[in-house]
Amino acid sequence: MALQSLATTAGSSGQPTSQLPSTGLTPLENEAVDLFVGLAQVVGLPKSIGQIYGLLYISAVPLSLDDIAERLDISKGSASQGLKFLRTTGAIRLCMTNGSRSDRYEAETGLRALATGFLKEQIEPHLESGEDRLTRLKRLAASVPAAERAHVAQRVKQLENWHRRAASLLPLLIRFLGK
Amino acid sequence: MALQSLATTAGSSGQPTSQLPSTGLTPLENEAVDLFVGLAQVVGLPKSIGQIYGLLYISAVPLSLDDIAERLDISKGSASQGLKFLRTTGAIRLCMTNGSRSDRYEAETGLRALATGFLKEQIEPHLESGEDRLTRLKRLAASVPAAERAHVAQRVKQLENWHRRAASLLPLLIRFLGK
DNA sequence: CGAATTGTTCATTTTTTCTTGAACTTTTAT
DNA sequence: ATAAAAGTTCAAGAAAAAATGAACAATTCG
Repeated sequence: MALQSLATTAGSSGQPTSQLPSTGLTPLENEAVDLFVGLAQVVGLPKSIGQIYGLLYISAVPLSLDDIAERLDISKGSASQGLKFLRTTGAIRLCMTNGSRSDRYEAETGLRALATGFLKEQIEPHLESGEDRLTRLKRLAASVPAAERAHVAQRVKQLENWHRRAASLLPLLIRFLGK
Repeated sequence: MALQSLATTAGSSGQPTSQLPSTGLTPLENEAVDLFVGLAQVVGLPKSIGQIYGLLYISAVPLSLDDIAERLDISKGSASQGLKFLRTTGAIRLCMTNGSRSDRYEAETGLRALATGFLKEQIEPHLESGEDRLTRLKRLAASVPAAERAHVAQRVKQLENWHRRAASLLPLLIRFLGK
């Protein structure tokens, strides 16, 4: 809440008042950040992205790039890239802010939005390229020695099966997470 | 070794005519291996594991550790570790083989078995540790300044929600893939 | 037994991925 | 306009992950 007014008066006395230590994290923030760092690792994203999202997730107020870099003690470069990723993925949103010079972000917390962004960005492309691969595989399978032909045909068919299922799973997943 | 005796007819003409070139991969095998390497990367497993599984998946006959290392041109160390992982994960099985001195493996191709092994080994542990993290977070949330209390409480509740859903998703997933 | 073959382990090296920081561009305030 | 602040980019460095290979252990055959 007490965010805007700070900017104009902050010039001289420089004491970080109570709730927003200008540097370092509170124990609660730390725990939240750790939790999301773990989650990031599970889904194969860099640590810094987990940190940033975790901090935004638990923060009661929107934070700027500089806030984030400073509190997490990461470089502006990392913060910028991380925020970009989270933005394009739909995991955070820029919030209109009145009176501040910097952009401020807040976490998007709808599980559906998060999952959709992630699946669309990280999984779907692979499913598509998988399709090409399957086509090529099928072509190669045609000219295989007779002894193996039946076996290979079976495997290729199975792969097509898997692919179909995976493709149909995506929307189901989103629906499940969406309710 | 077994492969060499098969190769007795292949000596003369320029091409490796036999179906099991003792080294290198056929185009089909190559394509299959690539496909699974891609898949491995999607789910965050090392390339070598994708290679090994891919080769076993497409192979009409069970292969030994040495076969695999040689044909994929990877070290025995990698092959051993990769096979171990695939074994404990249930993605391949050791097949009883009469007459050969070495262990031979074949791919487990039931999607359900594969997915179960993967989820149980790679996801479940994180869900469990997530539980601990949530507990700690809840504890810390209790002693937060009044101004933020409501917000933090909401977020923690939401996280519990997510966790519950993720946990209930696992069996559903397995069921979906199992049919 | 003991020689040969097969398989594992793990310290080291290689490869890949992430982060940094400084130069650069864009935006805002005066 | 121009100075300061905010944000981006990317080459280079740091860190993390994976592969190697050689020493070791286990098994099999004679």
